[in-house]
Amino acid sequence: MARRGDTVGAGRGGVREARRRELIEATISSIAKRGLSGTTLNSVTEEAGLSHGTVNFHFVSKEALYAETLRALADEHQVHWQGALDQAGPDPAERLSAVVAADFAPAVCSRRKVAVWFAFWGQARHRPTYLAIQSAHDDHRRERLENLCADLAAAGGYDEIVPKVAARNLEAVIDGLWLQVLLYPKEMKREEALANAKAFLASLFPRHFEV
Amino acid sequence: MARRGDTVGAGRGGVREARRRELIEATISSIAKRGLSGTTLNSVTEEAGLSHGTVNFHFVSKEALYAETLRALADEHQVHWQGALDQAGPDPAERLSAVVAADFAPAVCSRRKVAVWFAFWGQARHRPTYLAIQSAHDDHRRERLENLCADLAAAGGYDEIVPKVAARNLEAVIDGLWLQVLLYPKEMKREEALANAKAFLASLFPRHFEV
DNA sequence: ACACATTAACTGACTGATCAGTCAAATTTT
DNA sequence: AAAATTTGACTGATCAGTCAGTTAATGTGT
Repeated sequence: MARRGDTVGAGRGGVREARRRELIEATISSIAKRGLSGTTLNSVTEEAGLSHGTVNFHFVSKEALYAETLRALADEHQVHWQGALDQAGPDPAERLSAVVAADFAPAVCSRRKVAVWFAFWGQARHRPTYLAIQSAHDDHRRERLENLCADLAAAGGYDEIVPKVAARNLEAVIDGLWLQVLLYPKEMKREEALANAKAFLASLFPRHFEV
Repeated sequence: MARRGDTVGAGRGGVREARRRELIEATISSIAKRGLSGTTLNSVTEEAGLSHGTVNFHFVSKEALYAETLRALADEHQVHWQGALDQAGPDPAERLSAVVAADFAPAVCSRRKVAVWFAFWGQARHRPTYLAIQSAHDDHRRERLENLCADLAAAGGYDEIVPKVAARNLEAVIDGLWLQVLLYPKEMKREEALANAKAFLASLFPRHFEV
């Protein structure tokens, strides 16, 4: 369990933001451990080593804390795959491969994180705030994936590929493999999930990915 | 809102079981409308047109009602795709196509039902009961899908196909497309999701499915 | 440097609301 | 009339949010 001083640092300016991060991390841990409906302000503050009242000092409400938690998760994910894309070369196949690999990296595809994604997906329909955050994240990503698929299809002469369909199926495979990692960690480990996703790319673009 | 008499029928023998079905259906409706954490015994009984106490007469607890709801959902799904498989011909490609089509049929792929699936997936990790029900359902299905993929790969001369990988990716694509149907019903309607899933089959087995 | 004032951050007991489960009584069915 | 089913008020527990009071950090005057 995290203790108070961990991220407080010199304690001058960034205390407020640091404490907010702590609470968000504690929220992720609590949701991962107990699920959304098992998470309470007490479970979060216990995880953070803080007192109940602190949450309402740093966040206007429990729902606001949850929304910011989802936003932090989405931002982290976005930075992660975007960074992988920036580091990849210009080759469309390499770039697609980099994005997929990023999605199954330990920092992103841990059961802890995936559990939180699914917790929010189970509620997104009923919380416009969650849906808005999720939409913004997905829209951007969908566009990039579609462009990557279009680039590779054009460069590789895959006339039969419809980029929009390919991109949505790629996203679907990734989300679906995340679910298998979450529910059946024994049968579907991260590395195997990545291999499965690569196999999907190979079936789409057989001349550019090993089977 | 459902009214009492709807499914009570002659009211002699099967009243008890009929009332249980009503409560399960009401639970599905409530979870679909309000999410798992927004669902209470009151929201369920209001949906069913019954009183609070009835739930604990027919089910030992709220959790038991939820577990039976998941079981009913899983059973219904299983009967549905198994039935489609039974009606399909002997051709492996046709059989695969039938299973996929069944997964995107209105009775199964409604937002109402999909919302409940995701609600339970978000909690499965923390409720051994949910996980056990889900596991039994998935194990059986996974085995059948794997056999179908193996049959088609052998019959169609797809040496590069690994049935286990193909089956898990197929399941992943289906679950992932369900998520898109749930979150973005405007952009991903049932029919389009089915077309996407068929496109996935076509990329796996290009000589047996139209692109 | 030092004492003191002002602000920021935090605490935890308290409140009203809501929840799941109970149960004696009412109602309906056999 | 006997049994099965349903009702809804009640209970104890738990929850999110509040707030008066405490502690720590910063600023200010001398």
